[in-house]
Amino acid sequence: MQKRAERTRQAILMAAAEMFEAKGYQATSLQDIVTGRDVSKGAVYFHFPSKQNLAVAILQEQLGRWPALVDELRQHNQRVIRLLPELLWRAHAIFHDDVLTRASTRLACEGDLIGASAPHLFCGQADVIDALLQEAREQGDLRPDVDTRIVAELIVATFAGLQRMAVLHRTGNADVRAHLAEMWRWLLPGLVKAEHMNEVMRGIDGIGPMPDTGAPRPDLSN
Amino acid sequence: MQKRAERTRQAILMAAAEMFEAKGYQATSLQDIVTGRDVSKGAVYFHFPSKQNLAVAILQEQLGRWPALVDELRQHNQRVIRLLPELLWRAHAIFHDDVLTRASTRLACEGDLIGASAPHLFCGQADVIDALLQEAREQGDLRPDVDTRIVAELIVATFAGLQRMAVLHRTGNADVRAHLAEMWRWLLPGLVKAEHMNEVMRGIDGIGPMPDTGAPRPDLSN
Amino acid sequence: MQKRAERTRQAILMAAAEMFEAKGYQATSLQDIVTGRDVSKGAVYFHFPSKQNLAVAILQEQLGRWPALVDELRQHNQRVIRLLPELLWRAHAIFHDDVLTRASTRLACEGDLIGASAPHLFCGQADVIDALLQEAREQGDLRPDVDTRIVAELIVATFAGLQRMAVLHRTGNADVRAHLAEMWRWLLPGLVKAEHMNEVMRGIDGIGPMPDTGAPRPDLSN
Amino acid sequence: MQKRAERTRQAILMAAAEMFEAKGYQATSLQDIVTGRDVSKGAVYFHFPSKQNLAVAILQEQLGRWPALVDELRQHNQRVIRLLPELLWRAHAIFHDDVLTRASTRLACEGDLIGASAPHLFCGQADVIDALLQEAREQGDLRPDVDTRIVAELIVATFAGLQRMAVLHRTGNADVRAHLAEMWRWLLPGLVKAEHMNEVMRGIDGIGPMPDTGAPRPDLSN
DNA sequence: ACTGCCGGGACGCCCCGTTGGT
DNA sequence: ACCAACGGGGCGTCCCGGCAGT
Repeated sequence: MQKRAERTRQAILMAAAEMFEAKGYQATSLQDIVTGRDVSKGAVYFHFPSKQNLAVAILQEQLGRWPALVDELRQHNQRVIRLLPELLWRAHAIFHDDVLTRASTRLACEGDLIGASAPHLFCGQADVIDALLQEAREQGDLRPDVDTRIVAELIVATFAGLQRMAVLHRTGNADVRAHLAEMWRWLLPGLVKAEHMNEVMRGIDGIGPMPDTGAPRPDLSN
Repeated sequence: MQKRAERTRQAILMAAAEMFEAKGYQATSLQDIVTGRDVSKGAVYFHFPSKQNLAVAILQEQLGRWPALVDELRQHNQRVIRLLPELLWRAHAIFHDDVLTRASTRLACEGDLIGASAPHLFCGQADVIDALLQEAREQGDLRPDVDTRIVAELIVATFAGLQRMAVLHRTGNADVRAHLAEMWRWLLPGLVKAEHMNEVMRGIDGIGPMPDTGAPRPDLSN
Repeated sequence: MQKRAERTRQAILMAAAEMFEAKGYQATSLQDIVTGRDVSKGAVYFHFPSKQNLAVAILQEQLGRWPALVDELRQHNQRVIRLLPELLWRAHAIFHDDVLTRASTRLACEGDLIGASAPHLFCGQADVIDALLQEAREQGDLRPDVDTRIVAELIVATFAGLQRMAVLHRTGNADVRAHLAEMWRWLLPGLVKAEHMNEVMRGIDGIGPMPDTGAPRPDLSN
Repeated sequence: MQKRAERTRQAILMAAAEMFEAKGYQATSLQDIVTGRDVSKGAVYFHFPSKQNLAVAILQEQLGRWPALVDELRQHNQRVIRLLPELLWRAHAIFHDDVLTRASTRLACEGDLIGASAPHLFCGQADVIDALLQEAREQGDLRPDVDTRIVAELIVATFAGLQRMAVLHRTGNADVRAHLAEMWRWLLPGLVKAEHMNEVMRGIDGIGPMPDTGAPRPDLSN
């Protein structure tokens, strides 16, 4: 009976994700989650003590997927700096296909409503990207004046903001891809040492040719 | 008693903004809004037909502030490209000081919950920035290959994402300023024609000190 | 608008008493209270913050009635010892006619379910009777070895037990009257000094002639 | 595995009695009964078809104990009139020590919630006492004007009321013993023929010490 | 004219008593 | 003996209309 339980648990999780994504945490009622699907409120209560617990479970599931995704991508990219755009590309593709991912992005935005036990998804994502940037620095690809933490958080915030806006304005996913490409187009030259740009960028899909800024990076350090 | 009525209306709006910012639209009850302040539920329903209407009013109020802000900044910058970073800087400062601004950012994120009548705040902001970018292009400052709409939306999304993350993680505002600086650091070189960079950037920090910020402004003149 | 509110409050109290008497505190749902009567759950919520509060209000109302009842009876009996049987007689008659009284007796039995804020109705009744017995002692009618507190509690317990049994077994009220009469028949000789029995008992309705026990009271003091 | 089954059944019965006594029938959930003890809800439903059935089983178990108790006491008392005070004394001692007894007293009070199949414990107890009183009459000890049924019910009601009050007010058991003594003090002279009082009362305390009571027994020998 | 008391349904979450598959 | 699942409410309370006061 373990099998059936696990299947039910997943079904509940998916149903909840669907509604959370569509209506947010607060506006989603347990009734919304169960009606129209063959899950009962009793089953939900059995697997998850509370609605909050449901949201937390979704967030944690999603939190666990990022390291796995990085590991997978690492097998195809020895230079981590080339892995980064690919990571967000894949993340966006997953966002497009997977309800749970979309739901967790929204839930992460509403984390304060869920409670203290809600994991900080954005924090976790920033941690992953920060680590990758530091690795890239060790590999000698990063410009020396880059604050990896700030950049990582900036990327996460931009990504989250883009996803939310896309949903709000019902724009297609092609748009988000365009925005991401635009971001990388400007961001990468600021991250990667000028002498490595060419070899790093070679063959990265979807971003297109880098513009030749010519001018040096502006120094914004106060 | 027109005077008193207007004051009451504003008080209600502020009270609502406070709670909407803290708990979001759905989780905020009218009880939350009236308790602790000398407003009665009857007064709320006299001035606003519904809770949804309250949120819409807050969003519209905020929507109206952007053109005014742009107009004000335009008086100090003849080159609109120099106006842009200042705009977000000010927007962030306002975000820090004004409840209504913070509330409307959150409400804009939850726009789908409020209903179809909720104005698209992010759209409006993107419109403003898009217009400014096109104006910059007419002034000959913009690189020819820049898609102003995409960039405008990218900026808005990043800004919104940063604000939300700052609230979620309780980071101080200094952080958000660092993120914004980083964004401009890579964005501006990509937007402005290389040959104009120097003159565009010169003295961009001379507009005036940010309110309420102890730290010195980053030096954008490179 | 005060009038309507008070009327509504009383209607709610009566409706609640009716159900509490029939099904007890726990088994009575707010739905039970409102259905079939023209009270809405909103009205209940307005007047009483919670179901517990409802029960407490009923108990307190009843608690306040005993002193008034005693005062009334005092006007017809200068010897308080003669007042006592009359008191329970009236209490039983009220129990028969008044829903609120019947309900509060049941609620008092289930006081632990209601919570700590539930007043101890039985305690209050015992207090009243205890005070009367002490007064009777001061009037020289009581045997010297009577522990007024114990006797008072015994009377209250017997009264409550009889009422509950009558309800449980659907026996008519005539039965309870018979039980009460029997109780006084045996109890009074134990309370009143032998030399006052005749004058005290003269004309007390419903109890009938005292049996002549002849034998002295057994000494049960360990 | 008959042995294990019987042990489990008893464990469930005890667990249920514990909770029924503490919270009453309605307020006790099966979860309450199961948690903290090594019984599963499945086990409960294996042995008992329903929660109602559990309560009925407890009441019936208790109902069966009274005849056995009477039989036991009969071996030490040839005059049944001397047996009566001893019976309640023992009943109270058992009430003090045995959860099931305490639970069944409470359940009997809430009999209407359990359903029609709930045995009338108070009725049964009254039957037993009524029979004893009639036997005493046949033995020539009872006054001729005593209505045995009324007296029996009066005793049962008083006993039940005292037990409930003791629990509600958290008074010690010594108190209940004092109340019971008081009751017999006035009841016995009313029941027993005056000319037999002395011999009936003599040595009534010789039956044996009460279990678990530090205080000495009251001296019932006039 | 405007405020506020009072009342009205409608769910939301929790959880409860209970039954199938093993 | 039991894990898993099932619907069905319970209480709290929420968002909102009508009148009655001022």
